[in-house]
Amino acid sequence: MKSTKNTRDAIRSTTDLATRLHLSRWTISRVLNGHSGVSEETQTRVRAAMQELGFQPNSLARGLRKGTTNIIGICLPEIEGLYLGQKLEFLRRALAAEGFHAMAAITNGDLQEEAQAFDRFRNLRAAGVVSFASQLTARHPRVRSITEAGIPLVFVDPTIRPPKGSVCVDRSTGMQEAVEYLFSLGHRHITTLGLGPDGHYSRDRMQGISHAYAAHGWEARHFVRQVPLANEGLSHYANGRASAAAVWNANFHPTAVLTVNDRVAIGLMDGLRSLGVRVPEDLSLVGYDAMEVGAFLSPRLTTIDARPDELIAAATERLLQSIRGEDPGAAPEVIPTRLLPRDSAGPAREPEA
Amino acid sequence: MKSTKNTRDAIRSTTDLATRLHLSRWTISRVLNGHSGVSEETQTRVRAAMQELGFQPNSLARGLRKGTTNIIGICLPEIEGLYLGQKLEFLRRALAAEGFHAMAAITNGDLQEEAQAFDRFRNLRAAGVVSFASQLTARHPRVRSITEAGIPLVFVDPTIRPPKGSVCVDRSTGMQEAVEYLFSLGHRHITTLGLGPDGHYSRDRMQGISHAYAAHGWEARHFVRQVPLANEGLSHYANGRASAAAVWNANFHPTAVLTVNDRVAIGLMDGLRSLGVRVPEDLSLVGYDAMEVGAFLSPRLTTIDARPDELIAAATERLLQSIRGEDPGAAPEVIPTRLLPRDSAGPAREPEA
DNA sequence: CTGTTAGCGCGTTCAA
DNA sequence: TTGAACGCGCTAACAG
Repeated sequence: MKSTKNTRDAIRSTTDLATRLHLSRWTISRVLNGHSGVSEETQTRVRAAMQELGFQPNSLARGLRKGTTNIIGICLPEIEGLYLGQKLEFLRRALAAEGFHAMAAITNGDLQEEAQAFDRFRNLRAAGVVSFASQLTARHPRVRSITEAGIPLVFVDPTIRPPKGSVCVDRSTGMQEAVEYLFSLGHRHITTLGLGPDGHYSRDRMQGISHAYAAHGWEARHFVRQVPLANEGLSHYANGRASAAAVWNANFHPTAVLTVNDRVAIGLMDGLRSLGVRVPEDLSLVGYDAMEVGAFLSPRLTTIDARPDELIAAATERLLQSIRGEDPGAAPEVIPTRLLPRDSAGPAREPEA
Repeated sequence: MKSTKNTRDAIRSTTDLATRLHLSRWTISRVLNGHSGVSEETQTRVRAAMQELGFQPNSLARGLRKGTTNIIGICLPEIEGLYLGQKLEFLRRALAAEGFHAMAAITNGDLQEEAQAFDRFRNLRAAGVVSFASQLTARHPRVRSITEAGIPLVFVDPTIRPPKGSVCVDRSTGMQEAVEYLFSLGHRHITTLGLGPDGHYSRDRMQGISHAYAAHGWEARHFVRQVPLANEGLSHYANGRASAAAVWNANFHPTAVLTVNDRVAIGLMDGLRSLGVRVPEDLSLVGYDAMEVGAFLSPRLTTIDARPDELIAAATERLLQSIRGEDPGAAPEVIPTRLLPRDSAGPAREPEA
């Protein structure tokens, strides 16, 4: 007695809908899956009824039977300060156009959390997975189980050496460009803030800096000093502020600073202000990420745009290709950054040799 | 031949695991669901094997059979500028402790998207739904279908009049407090930026302002002027900047401005700077949301903290109560805000009557 | 073009 | 304490 012919009853299954329309439930199923063998008229009738009654076939049963769902898993490390954040809408829209639904898991930048999210997406028979700033290597068991299950996987700007099928930011060239720009303003002695020797992100960026010096026949280590963030427990802003004294160091005379990101740069600007150091007259500052707020500060923050729109567009394209069974190729796709010259970087304090 | 006794075969189902352990699959099921009737020894043996083999029962089949999953649906309007963003981790952690998994849908602030997300969560037999800054009324068909399906639903700071089971920000009292603070600094003529007559948020805040004036026996409309945002197409920052001229209006002499949020306030500060208007000497500024960056500007932004931590803690508590079958009560829970006096609001330009 | 049968992996109910 | 039948809602394959 779970379904009756009563018109007012809720429609909960294809069976209900079928009896309601005086069809067999297999006909409904065929319409649902776009199979041939149903008359045009019946099709439109079924579709109209589905629309009108707001009927949606049970995703759980569907996924169980088909072995795949229309869910696309998105792994996000954090939700605030994510430079890709607002561009995610592009991904969502593109996926929706193909009938997929994006479901995000926030991993708090934790490797274990990310691995668990991968596992859940596999368990849910997701149609694909996109992981942002991933910490998982291709050899990680959870990554393997995703790929072994045949689920397309795209890494966007992974924090480790990019596994195959990644879309990456060209940090190296971006930094080289920034340093060239500083050279053109007469700078030579540069301090980096927050770019440690560890991690893929930092290494790539330090490499770009070295390249810039090398292109002029100089050795970077004679002109560049690395200052680590003051305290890992603090926020990026607070860390930037707390590092002002270390950056403005009497033993080393930088005329410019390259920071790990805009938040650190903004905090540093505040710290320098307290110290009476003027930006850019005394010290030039270059951020990274092109946060919107940077354009509304005084001075307006010179920064590097990591092109989140391009990154996400490329990732979307790759994912959809994989889902369609096309091979997007294993080589990581590298997206160039763009320098945004504004006011926080200016001519060097004094001409240098 | 879908499962063999071969030890090296992948374990994909309870049947596989059962044959592997020389048990019946119903015993596995009982362990999985914590039912009695399985010896301690067998239980530990099963659990150990599950751990070791990384076996997870198929969520789809489980949900299909039980009529509910361990997914908690989270509706988020946007991902950038969300003042609750970083506190979401608290929710995730609390849910995980109870065995639930948060899955977020980004709705882009769109009513249709939110309704669809509700529908998908219902279709997936989510164990609960939390919607942030919702635009859906309790009478919306998709909301009804969620509640009729018996799925606990909590609205956090809805943009409309709070449906039952909401957790809200006390905007009215918050604004009253802010205005009182401005009074204490000698201000009387205030301009609001971005607080229109439309919308629940704005109305509550305007009401709080009126209350503050009324408490002193004044009529707000004689002292308060509302300036709308310049252009809905722009970002909040850009809108704030573009509104500087309208705020600094020769026909009205505000000594203080209350903005709809910190982003608008930061943009406005920039616009005022271009106009040669000093903050706070010429004009005091109060933001809203307590974005972290506000504390690193010059001047440091005086703002109102909407207590996202408290909000989310309350929402989490309510959701878990509902899931446990307890009734958290229908009355909206109202969380007080907190004024953060910093440097962008100072004494009024000149003593006023 | 339409109806039938089988089974996806699991949990509940009843029997042993 | 353990085993077996049944069905959740759907789709693939096969009959008619």
